[in-house]
Amino acid sequence: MKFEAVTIKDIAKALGFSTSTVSRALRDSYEISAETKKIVLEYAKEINYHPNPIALSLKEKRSRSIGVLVCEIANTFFSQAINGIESIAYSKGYNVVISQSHESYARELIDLQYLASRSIDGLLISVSSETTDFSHLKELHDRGLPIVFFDRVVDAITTHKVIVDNQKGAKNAVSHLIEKGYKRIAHIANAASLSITKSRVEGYYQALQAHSILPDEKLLHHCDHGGLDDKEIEAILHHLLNQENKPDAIFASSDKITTGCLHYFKKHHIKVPDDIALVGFSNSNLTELLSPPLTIVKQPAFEMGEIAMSLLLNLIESKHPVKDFETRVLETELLVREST
Amino acid sequence: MKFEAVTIKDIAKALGFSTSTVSRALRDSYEISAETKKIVLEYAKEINYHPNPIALSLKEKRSRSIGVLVCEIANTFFSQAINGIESIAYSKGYNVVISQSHESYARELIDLQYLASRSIDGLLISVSSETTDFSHLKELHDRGLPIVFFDRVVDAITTHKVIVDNQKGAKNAVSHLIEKGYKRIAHIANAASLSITKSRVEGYYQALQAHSILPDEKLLHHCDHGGLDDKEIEAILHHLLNQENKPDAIFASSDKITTGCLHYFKKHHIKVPDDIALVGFSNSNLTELLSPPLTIVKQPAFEMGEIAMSLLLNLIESKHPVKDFETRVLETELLVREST
DNA sequence: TTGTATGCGTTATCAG
DNA sequence: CTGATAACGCATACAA
Repeated sequence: MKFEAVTIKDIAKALGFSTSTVSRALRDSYEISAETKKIVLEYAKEINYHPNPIALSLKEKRSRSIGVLVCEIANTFFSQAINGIESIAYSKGYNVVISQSHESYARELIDLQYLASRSIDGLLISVSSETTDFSHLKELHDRGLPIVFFDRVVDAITTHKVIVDNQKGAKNAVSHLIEKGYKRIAHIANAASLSITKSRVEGYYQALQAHSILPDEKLLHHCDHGGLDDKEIEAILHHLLNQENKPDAIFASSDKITTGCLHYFKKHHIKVPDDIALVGFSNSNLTELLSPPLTIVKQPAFEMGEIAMSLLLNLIESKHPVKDFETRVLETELLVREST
Repeated sequence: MKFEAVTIKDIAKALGFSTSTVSRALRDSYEISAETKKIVLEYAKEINYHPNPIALSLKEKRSRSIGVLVCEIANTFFSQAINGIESIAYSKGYNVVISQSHESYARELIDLQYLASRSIDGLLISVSSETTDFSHLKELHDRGLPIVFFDRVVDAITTHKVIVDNQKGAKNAVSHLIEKGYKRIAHIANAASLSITKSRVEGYYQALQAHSILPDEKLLHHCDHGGLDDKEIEAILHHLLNQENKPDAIFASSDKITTGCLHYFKKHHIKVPDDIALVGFSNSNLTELLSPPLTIVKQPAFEMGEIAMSLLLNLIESKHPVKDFETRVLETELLVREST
């Protein structure tokens, strides 16, 4: 037989105790004599006993595993966030089950259904860019599943959230461009439905306003599929760069969009920042290797993961229904990298 | 109560059947009348019944989840491989539990212990660079846990393996350098204990030999911690570049080492390829954005993940003990990117 | 201090 | 065709 599990029963039989005695001895219960405990514990160690977590889950009605749903783990921001999640989960004895939506609403639905049916104790989610209907999440939440949102949150659902100050991050990035002398700054934003997109667009407008620049709606474009499809960014850039009164700088709203722009520029022999300037969100450590190195907005991804996981554990392990939900707002970092 | 699960019992009670009838109806058993089936199925759908996978796991002695143990998910190669693993696992109704060793042997031990205690049905692993003692894996394997190695394999354990032709990949990379006219080619290799390292070093030597270049042991260095620590690569480069008879090119044995070199060069104002040439393993799509773009050895990571997962499923679901183990060898790709 | 019985949700076996 | 019962591994209320 595969993986022939040693059970409490085996120990009980071998030692002539009842299963309950063994169970209690292993759990170090106060009602078991020191001697019995010693015998049981030693034997358990000897035959390499490990409690069956599945039986435990069935009994305790919890699996000690949490679900994480993001769009792409191959995205630096998310893999760093997952590292943060994992580090906390791990130290608390929780299992992390990762799923990817690949920015697809349909996939998100299936993943969620799947995770829920796997009896996860809680969910960490950053919604897909296609998602505009949140009833699936709402239903899970109403049914009592602890949920913490991070990065891409859902305002309509009241629970803990972990985000960065996207508005400020965007404002700083655009202000930086303005202060460098750029005047016509385009913004290639993420899907319009995302919470982060709205804040970043808001920050973009604030920066313009603060410097008395009139916004031009021709300079704002959305990547509704999150730029996962290269064509999407290409089309936008093609449009932007072939209109009269071209932009002299671009603010890119995500890692994917930032690198998408760079690929486009490379292909069309457009020089940054001589032909056009570029500042964007990114968590990759490769951007500084570019020449000239790119100024980027970086998010504290690992920390966001840690905080989200901690908050989720609070929800899961709190005895009473939680009423006071908090939204943690962290700061982005503008990494200014001038060409030398 | 949280997540008040609908059970077979609830259905039975509501409909006035026994639990066994309901169970059989849901499983579409032949011994249930069409009418009963219809009633049960409709009601089940109505109240959104989903079988409890934990109860099933306990009964069937399998969890329908597999463990994946890699060093870093933030490494492009591994996140791509995981995508491949996930795509197959997903389509077969398997859950993927991901753990990271962060190149630490101690951490690998703990992770493994953890995964095993979570009753995974199988394991996909690429061992950490610190791991030289494989008895922990051997024990799990002997106890019957299906294991498939990918990328960093363990020769001493007989099971399915998925790798690339590292020797050929390395040979091609180094030959490319030689054909470009470089003569003193250093090799910064990964931890000496890794299977991939040995093959790549072998390929390096083969290329030299094929072009009648005498190997110089001063030009071969190992990153024993996989380059996770930047200092490691820095020290090696410092040593390499400050010896008499400096190398004119470097062959880097991993993504981490390749980008580590680039960071070092950047910091010390060393130009590639004018001051020194560089070719290395990498799966990142950002390397082509560098100027000049880097020539790299790319691995079919996604495909490796798919194949590894398929092989693991064969092991898990085969009725009879498998005897014929195979080692799938895929081809690397040398992406030559000349400066323009 | 230890043992017995029960239940978590499901399916398999055996009776009707 | 359908129902009662046992079992998976564990913890615990209740007995002794």
